[in-house]
Amino acid sequence: MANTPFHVRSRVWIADQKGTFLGEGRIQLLKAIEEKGSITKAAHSMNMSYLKAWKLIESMNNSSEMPLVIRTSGGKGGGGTILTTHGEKAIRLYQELNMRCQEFLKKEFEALNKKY
Amino acid sequence: MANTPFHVRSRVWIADQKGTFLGEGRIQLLKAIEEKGSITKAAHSMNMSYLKAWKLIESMNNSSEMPLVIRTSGGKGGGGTILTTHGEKAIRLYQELNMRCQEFLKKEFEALNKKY
DNA sequence: GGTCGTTATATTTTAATTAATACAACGGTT
DNA sequence: AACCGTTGTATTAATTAAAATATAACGACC
Repeated sequence: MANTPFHVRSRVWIADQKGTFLGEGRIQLLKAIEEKGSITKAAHSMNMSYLKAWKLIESMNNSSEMPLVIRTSGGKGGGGTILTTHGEKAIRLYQELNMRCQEFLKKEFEALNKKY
Repeated sequence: MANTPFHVRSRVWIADQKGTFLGEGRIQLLKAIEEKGSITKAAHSMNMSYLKAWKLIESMNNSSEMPLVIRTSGGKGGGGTILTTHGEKAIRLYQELNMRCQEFLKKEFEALNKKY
């Protein structure tokens, strides 16, 4: 069974009792916000509706003691939202965990293919 | 950051170019078929429509050189479907891979929590 | 050849999700 | 106080997914 046309894929997410806290889509959104400086622009850049992005952020901030982003409406340029250091750390930790998981699965899957 | 209310969750699946071949739902379906001896009963036992179950099985058998199940319609008792040895092996291998992934992630997540 | 419970398939109906639209609130800046 | 682009929120429309329904085909068995 060595050399199959198959590959292994995975999704990992962090959750609490209420549901998911951080997942691949949420991390991607956080990174877009970090880059663009606003929810509106971030959502648009990744073809997501503002409403969906807003709900995701609301959920994340509610699940965390310290907010991941801070939002301001009104003011210079109309407002915007920026990541907290806590938000930046969340991105790094998730991505490291996710990358390690993918590497682990790749090795395990190749080992299975050789074995059988 | 040690002791958070969070935990890590994951889904792993095997895919080819056409899409997913084996995932958690498909494995659960295979196991139900193994137990019940028919698609109809298996689907019903897991609150899945016969149509959805049939499509999943069709997809799996199409992605695999050797079929995972063999189906017979008509005959004694109306027919039924049973797993091939290849299908039985697929269940075992997926579940082992999935279990190892979950153990790995649990350890990694705990390590992250201690570290930060 | 009639019966059985299953597989196979198409069609319709319903539910759920997502997208689109509209507009109020905000508050520094000019 | 008017302006700006954003956040916040509600409502409606559109799309997609899922479920329900119906029916034909199958073939060993009696």
